[in-house]
Amino acid sequence: MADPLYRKIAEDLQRKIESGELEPGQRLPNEEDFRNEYAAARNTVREAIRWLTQRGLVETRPGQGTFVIRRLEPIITTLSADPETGMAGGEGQAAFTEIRRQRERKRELREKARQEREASGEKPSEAETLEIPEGEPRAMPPTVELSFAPGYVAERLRINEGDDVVSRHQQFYIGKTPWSLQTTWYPLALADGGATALTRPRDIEEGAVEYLRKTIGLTQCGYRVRILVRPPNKTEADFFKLPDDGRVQVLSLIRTGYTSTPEFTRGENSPYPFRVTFTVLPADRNQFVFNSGDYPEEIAAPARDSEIASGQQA
Amino acid sequence: MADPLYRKIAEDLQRKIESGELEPGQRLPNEEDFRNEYAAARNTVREAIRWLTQRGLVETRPGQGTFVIRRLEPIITTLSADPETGMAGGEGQAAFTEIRRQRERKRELREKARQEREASGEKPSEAETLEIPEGEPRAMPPTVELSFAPGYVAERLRINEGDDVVSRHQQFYIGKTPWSLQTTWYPLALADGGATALTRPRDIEEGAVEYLRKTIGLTQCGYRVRILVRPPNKTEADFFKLPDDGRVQVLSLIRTGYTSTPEFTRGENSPYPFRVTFTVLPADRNQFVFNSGDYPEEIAAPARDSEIASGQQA
DNA sequence: GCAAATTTGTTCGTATGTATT
DNA sequence: CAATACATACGAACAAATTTG
Repeated sequence: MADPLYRKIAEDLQRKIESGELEPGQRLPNEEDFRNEYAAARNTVREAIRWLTQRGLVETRPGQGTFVIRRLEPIITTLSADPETGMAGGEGQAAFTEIRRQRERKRELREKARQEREASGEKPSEAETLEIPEGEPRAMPPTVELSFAPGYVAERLRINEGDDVVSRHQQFYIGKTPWSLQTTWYPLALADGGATALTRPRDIEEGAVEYLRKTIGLTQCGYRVRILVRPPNKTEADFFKLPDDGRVQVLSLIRTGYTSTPEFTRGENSPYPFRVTFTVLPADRNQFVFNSGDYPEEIAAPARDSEIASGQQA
Repeated sequence: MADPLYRKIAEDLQRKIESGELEPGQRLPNEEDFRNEYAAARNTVREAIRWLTQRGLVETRPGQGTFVIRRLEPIITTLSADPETGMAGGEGQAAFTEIRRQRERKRELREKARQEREASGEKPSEAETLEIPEGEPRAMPPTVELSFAPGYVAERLRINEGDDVVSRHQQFYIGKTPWSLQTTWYPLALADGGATALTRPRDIEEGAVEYLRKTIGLTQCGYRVRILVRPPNKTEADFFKLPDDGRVQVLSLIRTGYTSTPEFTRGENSPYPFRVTFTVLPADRNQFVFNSGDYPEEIAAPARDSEIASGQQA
């Protein structure tokens, strides 16, 4: 036990949290109580709480106290294209339908788990303590901006930095909970060439890909998605109401759409990019799925981190 | 300016880091220097440094000092199946070939950027400061364990908790840098049915999927991948040498393989799961890509977080 | 290889500020 | 407005890790 005092305190509390002795949402004793319980200075107690905060086990609220984190039920987005619509998850209204179905199913599972548990007299399972956000998924109206392509957009659209582009930005919510931020960039030439709805701040009901096919005959021949994790910027931290301590990162999706329609490949070899979408979601409550070949409809229950973790040993 | 003092200090340093005034790898003044520079107590300076640490901008090393973080060149794993081999990224030796190619290309790009920069006399670009780990990708020999299915495995293999399973665990490195941990679980029945290599602690050269097809006629009809982000457990933090402050999370991949070969669907409707793989990688140096349809061979340069971030505004 | 110097890490005590009930 | 609880800030001392001489 060469562990410093604050770590001993933290690990003691961690044990209590993970064993369920302290339940999600429950208030911990205040700093003065801990000072007595562990015979430590207040600063040392605060170090311990900070260590737990950093690992996402507790959160502190000024004037209220320290609380065991209530984890959020993850929202699962399917990234592979739906064979029927050709639309991938996160695109258009299809995503909303999927989320509604997920939430309904999870509420059922949770209720079932609760009943079984009460019958057997055990303590609540983890699945039961996950918080399901209230409300329906919805999209704010898009905002549209005509501007010049920044480097990271130009590179992906294979145009020159500073070329005319149109960007469509949209915010998504689940009830009152912010869910995702999304910005899609198109060369302005597409709008000039007849796809004028790209520059209107209104939803494109049939989806932009279908709209481009219909109006200017541009068909998407494929797409590529890049997935990465990074710290949120200030805009994102504000929008998602992420804690100030930088503990929650964001998942960033970069989706590039390609076409092989000759008019849009600039004489180069196709496939050529015609749009790029940046989507950002908080990493603590979103998961992705993608499928290949034949697979069952049903998706397994939410991955339980702690258990998987323990199976990770050599 | 209602900002507390430690935040003012932190934001001042953040500005210096992001402007390039303080370069990656550079040592910052020590705490005593900052104490004088900002007329603050040592603890207040330490709060500022802690704030920067949490956001991944600096790291502290006892006895040495505080340093601007050198970010790692991300390793990109393609998750969609290779149309030729049917193997998806992270599976078998194919992943290594891809990584070698990536690294070669990035070294070239970096060298090119450096020459252009020196010609123009500007300051180093971000791409140039990213650290490329030394050495070749390699796999440690697998370890094999015969055990009973834990709940989270049983659920995904649609067997009963406690049923006999074989788990194959493997560690991957790039040079001396730990890259990923992976555990794959199969029902032991597959090995009993003739696929005996599953229980041997040796690489299956042709890949397990091909091996199962060859030996017992089990074909994979599809698969599903789940992607999530979570804090590392102790095993993972040790293996990846992640900082003790919990700042770096891990990407967790859960890949379930399905078969429709009648002997292996237990009389139920196919597709039926026959294996599940858990892969864990540090989230600060790994990215995923997947493709659909026709897409260009070439992958765009690594996503530059900070720039994308600024494009995220409404 | 060891001792000294340097630098961050841990712990204590105390006072005051700010958010919430 | 008062009470409660966490947040910020100061000062001080000793411990542990690392580098330097």
